[in-house]
Amino acid sequence: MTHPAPDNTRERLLIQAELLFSRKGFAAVSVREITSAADTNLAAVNYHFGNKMNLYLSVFKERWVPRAQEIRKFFKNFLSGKNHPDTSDVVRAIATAFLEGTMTDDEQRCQIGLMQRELAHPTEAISIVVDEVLRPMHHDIQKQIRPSFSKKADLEQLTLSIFSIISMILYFEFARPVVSLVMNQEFDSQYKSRVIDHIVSFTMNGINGFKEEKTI
Amino acid sequence: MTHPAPDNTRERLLIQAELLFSRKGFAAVSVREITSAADTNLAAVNYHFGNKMNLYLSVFKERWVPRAQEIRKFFKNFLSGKNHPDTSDVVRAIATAFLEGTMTDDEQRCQIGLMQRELAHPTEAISIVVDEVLRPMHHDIQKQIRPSFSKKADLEQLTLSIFSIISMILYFEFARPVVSLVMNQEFDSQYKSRVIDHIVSFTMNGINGFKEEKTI
DNA sequence: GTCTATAGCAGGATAGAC
DNA sequence: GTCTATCCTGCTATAGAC
Repeated sequence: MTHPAPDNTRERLLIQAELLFSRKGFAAVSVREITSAADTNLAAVNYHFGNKMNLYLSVFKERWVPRAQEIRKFFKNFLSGKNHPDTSDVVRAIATAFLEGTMTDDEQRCQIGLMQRELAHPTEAISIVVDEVLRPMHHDIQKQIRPSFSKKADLEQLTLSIFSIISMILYFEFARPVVSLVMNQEFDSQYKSRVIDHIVSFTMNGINGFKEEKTI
Repeated sequence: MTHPAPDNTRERLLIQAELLFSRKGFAAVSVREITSAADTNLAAVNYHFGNKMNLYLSVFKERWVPRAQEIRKFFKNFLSGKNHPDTSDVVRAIATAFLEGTMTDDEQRCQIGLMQRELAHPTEAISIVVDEVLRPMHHDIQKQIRPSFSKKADLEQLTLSIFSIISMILYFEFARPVVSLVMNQEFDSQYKSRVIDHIVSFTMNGINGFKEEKTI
């Protein structure tokens, strides 16, 4: 639609499919919708991808995973400046990489939306998501945080904590309209940085962190 | 299927519709699937509910909301024993009400699944969810926790913290298979109580809470 | 590689018998 | 209230012209 439409049909299909799948889910999007958004004909999906499900999987393989790698790279670069990053640096790096990385707002909503959908309703794509991105990222993060943790027995709790951070990132970005509804408050352009600050504070000190910090 | 099938067709439709919608989402479930699971005929949905979307909304009005009220009641009862519950009591009450309340495992997955789906892809039902449940619950929780918060300026952070707690509850229950995949570990029957403990600790002290508590 | 045309089927909804 | 039979739309997928 508002895209500068590359002349490659296959690429246009992937772009539009990603957008539509992330917004409505696999079942709610028709091939007709995709092909007409990509400004091509109905048969194009089957020619280039065989069938609808394979197009969906290709979206993950060819667009979602590469962008996730960018996020991972951003995360590493974000920390590379510091010699001995502490836990709060790492947490901020995660949240920032996801929410204020190299992506545009639309790309980011796409990325998080597809991930959230797969978590909520796994298809074959879930193994791609877990194997190529989630598990490696968990290892990256563990490596960075673990020095601050003494005992090996804490490993499970560290992992659960990483999941907690991810859950907040996914939730705040995706449930943004609902957060607005409940709080009776519009969220402006600074929403993301406020959310990042919240996630970092909450992760570092829990709900008690705010009282203390604010009264300093 | 495995249900003791009440003789009321309308009720059976609601039960099966809720199960299927929560598992696959609105678009992925067909009316035929619902009516055959409810062991009735294709026309029944249109006779009792007019159309498919209205059945979906009725699931929220007649099954989801009442159960959410039960959760709310459980939450209040859980706290009524204590005269001056502290924040950690309140957090445990929330997590326990959602994850170990009066519902069976299936009902609970249903409940959380439908909510997660609405958050991820709002339909008309989202206003029911927010107006009848989310916002009132937020007020309940705020009333309980706020005494520990001094300044009014902290109200927004308190609200965001409540959302953080909810995000973890939704995420850990719903993404359970993914958590297992990433951790390379099966989760037994104690999963829920471990998750509750994690959420309470994390909420109270953030990621740092574990180090301290464990070394005592 | 791109497109039109269409097969073949599953979907939601309805009419009307009982 | 319940059911069967059916309408018709929209779907995925394919065949075959260009």
